[in-house]
Amino acid sequence: MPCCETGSCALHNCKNALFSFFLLAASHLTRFYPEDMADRLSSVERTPSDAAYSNHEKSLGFQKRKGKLKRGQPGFKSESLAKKQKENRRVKANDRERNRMHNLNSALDALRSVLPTFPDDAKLTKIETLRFAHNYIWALTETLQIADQYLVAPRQRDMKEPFFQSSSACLPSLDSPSSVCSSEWETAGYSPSSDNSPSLSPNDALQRAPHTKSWLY
DNA sequence: TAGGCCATCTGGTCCT
DNA sequence: AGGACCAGATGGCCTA
Repeated sequence: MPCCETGSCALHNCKNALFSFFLLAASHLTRFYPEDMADRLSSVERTPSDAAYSNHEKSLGFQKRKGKLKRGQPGFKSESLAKKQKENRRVKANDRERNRMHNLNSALDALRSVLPTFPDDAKLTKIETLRFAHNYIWALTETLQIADQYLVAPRQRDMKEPFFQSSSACLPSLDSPSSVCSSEWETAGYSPSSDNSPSLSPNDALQRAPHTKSWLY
């Protein structure tokens, strides 16, 4: 049973909005498919010169290189024309790359705008934004699961510590995404399983090092 | 001044 | 062939 009838409560809305932005940013950042891993890992170990060399081998097909086209032969382009075309392609590619990075930065800005931050915090860096979004999504998911547990078995909950007295006041609202529930994070004491960084739940780390950004990791 | 972060350029690779 | 994506290189700016 969901924590609300329609799935449109503030908690669900906030989580869904963040998740959408995160997917957008992530899709811009990398096309990461598990089946792609082996190829990508093996390519990491190759130096650019190695890659260039293997590509050169491919183009040659281990056969003798064809002779250079000479003036008058079909397909021959004057060197200055070829150079001009190459420069033109490079300028266009640079322009596309710049736009691509601008789009990526826009997606990151959109993601930053839905993450709760302290008012006096400096702008999150790119890596901080991604790590914090990861932790934030994890925390919201945990909160949803806890809320679901209480609503599925309301009679089983400890009446000395009613859920709606202790937690409802701190559910995140759409108007103020920074009003994030903290009680469960503080008591949970565990963190999302993350690659190789010692990932902490935001408030767990916040207790250890207030007024620093260490809670991002 | 060293180190972190960022924007940009560039060449390689993959895909359509 | 051309576009998208990626990673390395480089230089500028900022901060401790």
